[in-house]
Order: sequence, then structure tokens, then C-alpha cells
Amino acid sequence: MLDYDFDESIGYWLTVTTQRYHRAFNDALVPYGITFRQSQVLGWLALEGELSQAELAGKMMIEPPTLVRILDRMERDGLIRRRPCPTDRRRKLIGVTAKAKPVWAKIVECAKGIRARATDGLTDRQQATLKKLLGRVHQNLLLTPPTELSDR
Amino acid sequence: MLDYDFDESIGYWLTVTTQRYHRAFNDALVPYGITFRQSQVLGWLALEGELSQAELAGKMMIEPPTLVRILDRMERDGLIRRRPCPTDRRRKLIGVTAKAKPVWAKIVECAKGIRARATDGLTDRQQATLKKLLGRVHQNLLLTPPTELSDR
DNA sequence: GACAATTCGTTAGCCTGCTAACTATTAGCG
DNA sequence: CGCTAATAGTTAGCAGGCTAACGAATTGTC
Repeated sequence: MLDYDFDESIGYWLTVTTQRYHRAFNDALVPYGITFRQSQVLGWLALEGELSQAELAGKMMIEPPTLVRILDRMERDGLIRRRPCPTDRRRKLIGVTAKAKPVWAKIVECAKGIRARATDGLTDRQQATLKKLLGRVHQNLLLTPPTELSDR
Repeated sequence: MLDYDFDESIGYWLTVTTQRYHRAFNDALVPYGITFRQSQVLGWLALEGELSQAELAGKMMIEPPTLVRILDRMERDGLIRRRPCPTDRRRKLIGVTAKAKPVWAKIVECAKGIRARATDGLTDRQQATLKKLLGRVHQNLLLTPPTELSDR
């Protein structure tokens, strides 16, 4: 039978919990017409000011091609602006528009609500533990996979 | 500024860790020509035998339309078979093909490897804690969102 | 027995992930 | 200076997530 317990796997719980989290977040954002990833873009821009696409992709831990289409939609909806970098003609600087600013205030409320809901019943210590354990798993998986004898 | 610490958010760690996990899993499965979700389908079928699509979607915690395309690809690749249910003409029973069986043995090895890598440095107690905390977050987010005054 | 409500699988349309490959530009080095 | 290498953004193509809406079949109810 070669059975393998998905229920017992960390990966299973990681998957279903994250899925649930994103769904809750996206549902909460529907009234404002944006998505989880779009809110994250606005979040980083609010924190850091203008960023290039590569920098933003780095902060969000996604690949640049993934970011391109997220930004395309946000630009289409008038939430962000792409501006050519004055010193490097390859780069484009991403900035928020005036239209996005009031949206951002709503998102912060939303995010706090979801976070509170997600961590309901968990003590501060437990939340810290959860983050620490997730951080360790993340770190473990960042390392290059143990391919037999890297050939370079 | 209305800043909101993505770094401090459970959602951030959930997102990046899960992404990393899926990427590691998919990378490891490339030699066998299948993906994480496809391996999960084979896993549940190995455990439970033939299942309808609705049952399978329930086990995998995804929506039926999402499953349809996953199964389409697996059927195209000859890994599974859709068989009309003899007692209910709406249902289709999903079963693995002979071609899929040797693949499944490989997947189990793979999955164990990834799981070991992900949990490297974590004690059994810490792994249990992680699963318990994830389970609680998942449970919290399953509840219907606190929409103001459900109107029915 | 007939009609309404429900369930099953599917399709269409949207958003998000990835890799590979391309163009344009900049950086590095002989 | 000039050529190679690296970098920034994009496109194309694939896989996976969702909701809304549909036809076919079954269930429930009067």
C-alpha cells in the first residue's frame, strides 16, 4: 500500500492553513477591489517609498515575472505608477498614486482584523513560537537541495 | 504613514514558508514529471481507493473546479482514470492506472526527504507544537467571518 | 407522480505562482 | 575603447487557486 499520511505532514497543515488565510484575506478585501498581493505591494511602498520592481519582488519573496502582472493590474486600476529611473534606464520605480492612499488605511484595518481572527486563542508566547518555528522551516528549505554531488 | 509590519505578521511567515515548501516539493518531483498536487491525488487514492471528485476535493481541501483541471492533466498523462459511477450517473470515480503505481513509490521517498529537510533541527515536540498551532489558526479561519449581522 | 431543491462535474474568467527565453541597458575587465 | 557578463523588465507557456453559472441527474416533498 505504501501509505503516506498527509494528515500527519507539516506540509499538509502548512498548505491548508495558508490557503485559508489567503482566502480570508482576499474575502475581506473584496469591498475595496484589491487582493492580498496588491495590498502587500501597497504595504511595502508605504513603508519604503518608491522601489524598483526587482527590489519589490525581493521584499515580497516572489519572482519578478510574477510581480509584473500584479503591477500591470494595479497600474490599470490606477493604484500605482511606473516611473523610469533617472539614473538607470533599465529600472522602473514603482510609486503609489493619490487614489491608493485612502485604500491603504482600509487595508491596515482589514489586515489587523484578519490577524486577530487568525491568532484568536493564542497567547503572545504561542504566536512568537509559531513564527519562530515557521522561520526555521523556511530557513531549512532555503538551502540548496541535497542534489547528489553538485557538478560545478 | 500608517505602517503595517508584514515581517511581524503570521500571514507573512505562513505565505513564504508554504511557498518555499511547495517549490521544494515540486522541484523534487520534476524527475517524475508530476507536481505536488498530483502527488497528493495519488496519495489519497492509494489510501482510500477509488473516490469521486467531490470526495477527493474534500480530502484535499480545494474546490471541485480546481480539481477538475488537475485531474484533466493527470488523465491526459495516463496517471488516473475517470469511471462513471454505476449507482449515480452524476458521479465519476477516480482510480489510479497501472502506470501510476511505480511513480507512487518514488513519491513516498521524495515526500519523506522533503519532510525531513523541512523539519531539520526541530524536535518531535516542536513539530507537534507547530502542527497544533497551525491547526488552531486553520480552525480560527474556518469560522464564518464576523460579517456584521448575518442577514438570514 | 410531479415539481422544487440539491448535488456532481464542468466551463469560463480572473488572479497568482513558476521557468525559460528575449530585449535593453549597465557593469566589468582586458 | 570594446567585448563579455550580468542585470532589469517583459513575454509566453504551464500549473494551480477562486467564484459564478450551467446542464444533467438525484433527492425531497407535497
